[in-house]
Amino acid sequence: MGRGKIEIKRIENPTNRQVTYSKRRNGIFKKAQELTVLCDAKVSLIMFSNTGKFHEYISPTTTTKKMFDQYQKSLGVDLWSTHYAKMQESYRKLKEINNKLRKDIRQRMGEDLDDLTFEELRGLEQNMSSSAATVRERKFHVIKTQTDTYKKKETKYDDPHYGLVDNGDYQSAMALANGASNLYAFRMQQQNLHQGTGGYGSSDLTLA
Amino acid sequence: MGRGKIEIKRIENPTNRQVTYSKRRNGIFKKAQELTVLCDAKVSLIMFSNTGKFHEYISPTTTTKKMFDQYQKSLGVDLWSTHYAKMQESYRKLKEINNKLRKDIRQRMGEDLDDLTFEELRGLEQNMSSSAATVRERKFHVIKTQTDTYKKKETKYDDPHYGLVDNGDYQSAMALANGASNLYAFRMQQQNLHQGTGGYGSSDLTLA
DNA sequence: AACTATTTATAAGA
DNA sequence: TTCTTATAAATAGTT
Repeated sequence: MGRGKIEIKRIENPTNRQVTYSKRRNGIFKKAQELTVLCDAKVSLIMFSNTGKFHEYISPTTTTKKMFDQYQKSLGVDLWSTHYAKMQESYRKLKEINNKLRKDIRQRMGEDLDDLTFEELRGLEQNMSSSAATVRERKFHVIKTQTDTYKKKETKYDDPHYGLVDNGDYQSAMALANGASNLYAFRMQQQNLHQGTGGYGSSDLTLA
Repeated sequence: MGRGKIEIKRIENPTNRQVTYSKRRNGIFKKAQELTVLCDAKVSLIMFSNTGKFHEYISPTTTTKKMFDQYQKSLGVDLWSTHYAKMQESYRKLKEINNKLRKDIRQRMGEDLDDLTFEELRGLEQNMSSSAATVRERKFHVIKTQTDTYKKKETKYDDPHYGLVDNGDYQSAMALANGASNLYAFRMQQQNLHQGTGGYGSSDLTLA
């Protein structure tokens, strides 16, 4: 219906496409409005152009929300609450696992042991001891590697003081290796973890 | 556009109204489809006749739910999608914490230690050792309590065999206390944990 | 459901 | 964007 007949296929020229979109959008809105009045119907018309611009027509006798509610009723589906429920369930399960993980960690820190049977305690202790041995080995590996690097640098720069400042004191590092109380680094890690925890425990979602 | 011009007002004759509704409905659906193709747009068209009959057109490139989501986003209204997004974010954070907890446990089992500095390893080892001591103490406490109970029952029933069957063998229990390899109970716990893990890692929610 | 005279929408151009 | 206008498309009234 114009100067020439057109094929119904995507208009490649963006300007043309935009112009046509604008004209036909007005056309279809007018049709929707006429249908509403002539036939006493309810119409919801929502469109997004390919550039993401949004336009809508809604019959004056209703609202978009009502239309979608009615839409769902007609199809017998409840799109959103289904999604909601699924996500809720996943969230709940994830939290449950989370709690198990926390409990496991607490037990590995010597807390919350009252529920464990003798067998479980025995297994836990054994696992912790052998794991501690692994950590110890790794620790020695790391300090050895550090020392090697330090020695190399010391040789390279031929200035022990320079090396000391940059790489720390190997003697005192070795002294620390089996020393008393410097849990600082590790405790920081734990603390961060618990901060995260508090944040979640309290922001439990309620579903409208 | 017909044999005569009509006023845009409610058609009072129900038959006429129904016929016009049917004709114009086809017309507007065709327009919607053409707009979709020509302009690469997304269109949602939902209508209810005055008799409650439902019809819809939706662009093939989208879904009604997506359109409604986008609609709400465009208007910045909060019917439920904002809430949904919040939940999504909470879910994401919870998963993140979960991963941290897992890593912590892995490290407490002597795995995944490569990223740790010497200081962290030192702290971890120390924590694990002292925690292991706590577990060991608890273990001895439990076995002692068990033994006391056993002794009481033995006295009460005055029948050692009965007591043995019900409460286990104290001698062998004590033998096990520092014994070799019976991590069964603890490993079961870990296994369950990991099953849960797999279930969640793979069912990552994608929102349609 | 077809038909068709008319009205309406719109493609192309300005 | 908006207006113009030749032409295509939609449809009101009829059969």
